[in-house]
Amino acid sequence: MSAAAIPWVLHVDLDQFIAAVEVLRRPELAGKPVIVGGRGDPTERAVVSTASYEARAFGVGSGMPLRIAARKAPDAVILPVDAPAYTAASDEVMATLRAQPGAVVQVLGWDEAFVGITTEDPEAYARSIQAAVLERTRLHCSVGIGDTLVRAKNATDFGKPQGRFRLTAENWIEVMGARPTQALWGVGSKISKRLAGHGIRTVAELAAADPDALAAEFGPKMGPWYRQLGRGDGSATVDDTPWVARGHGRETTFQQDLTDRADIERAARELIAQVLEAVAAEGRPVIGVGLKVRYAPFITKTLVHKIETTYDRDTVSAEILALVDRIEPDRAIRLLGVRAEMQMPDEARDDHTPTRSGW
DNA sequence: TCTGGGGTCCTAGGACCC
DNA sequence: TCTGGGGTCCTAGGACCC
Repeated sequence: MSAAAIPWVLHVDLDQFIAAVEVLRRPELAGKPVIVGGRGDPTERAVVSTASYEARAFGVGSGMPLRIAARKAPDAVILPVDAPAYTAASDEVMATLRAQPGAVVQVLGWDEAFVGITTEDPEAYARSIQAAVLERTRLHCSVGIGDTLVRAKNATDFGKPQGRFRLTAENWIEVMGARPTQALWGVGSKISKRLAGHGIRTVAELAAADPDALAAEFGPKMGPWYRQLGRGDGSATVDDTPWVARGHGRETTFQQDLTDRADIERAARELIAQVLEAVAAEGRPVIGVGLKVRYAPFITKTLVHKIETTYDRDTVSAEILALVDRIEPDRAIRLLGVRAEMQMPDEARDDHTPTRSGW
C-alpha cells in the first residue's frame, strides 16, 4: 500500500558547513582537525565559528574561545573566517534547493533552510535533495523530516551526518520527551534554568506544563510559545517570502581594552561609515539608531534612539555620535557596536515576514 | 575557559494622553 | 487631595539563533 501525498516540512542542514567549504579548496586538509574562527589567530580575542568533526573529537565546538580551542586541539589547522566564500557556497546550495520540483524554500542561515514539499515519500525526496546538493556543491547535508517546522528542525540532529530522520506527532514524545528542554530550538541556558525552577526539566514535562504558570513566568507570548515548543506543535507552513532586514549593525571587539576618548571616537566613526554603507545599499530610510558598549570585563549596555525618518547620512551619523557621547568616561571599553534601524517596506510591514512567534 | 559578529524578537517600565 | 483604567510610544535590557 502506498502513502498518500501530503505536505511535509524538510529541514536541510549542511554538515560542518564552514569547515567543509574550507576543505573543498584545500583538499590536503581532508581528515584533519580544522577550526575556523576570527582572523585565524588563536592569540586574539575571537571564537570558533565551526570545527570539523575531527576537531570536535578534541572537544572543540562553536562559540568556544579560539584560545581554548587551540589548547584542546594543538595540532588543528586554524583558519580565518572568509564570509564571502561561505555566502557564495550558500547561494549555490539554496539555488539547488529551489530547483527541486515542487520545493518551497525558506532560508534560515548560511547553512540551513526549510523545504516545503507535498509528497508521498519524504525520505525519497530528502535523498534526492542530498544527492543534488552533493553533485552541485560537493557538500554533504542532513535532512530532518517533520509534520511541523519545529519537528523537522529538531529531527535533523538525529540524522547527522549525511542522514535523514523523521519526527511527527506520533513519535515526538517517544524520541524527544526525555531530553532536556535546552535541546529545543529557542530554549537556551537561561530559559532552561528558569523552567527548572518550576520543576520542568524535560521536553515531556514542558509539553505537559500548565500554560497559565508559563504565561505568568515568561509573559503572554513566550509562555504559551514554550509549551508549544515542548509539544513540537506549531506552524507547518514554509514561507518563502524574501527576507527583509530590519536594520544593519557593525561591532568590533578591541584586542586591547580602549580608554582613550579619541580612540573610541575613531572606532565609532569607522563603524558608522560601514553601517551607513550597508544601509545605503538597501535604499530604505533610517528610523532609529543604536549603540552597544561592552565595558571591561563583560558588562554590556545598549542605547537606542528613535529618530525622524531620514535618508541623510550626516543626520544618522550625528545621532549615533550623540549616543557615543553618553559612554561613561574613565571606563575601559572592550566592544563597540553601532546599529541603524530601517523603515520596513509597506508590503512587509504586516505579518508578511516570518517572525519567531509565527512558529 | 572566557567569551565574535551578524541578526531577530519579547518584556518591563516610564512617560504621556484621554 | 488623591487618584482609575486604557492605550501608545519609547528606552533599556534580555534571550536566543546561526
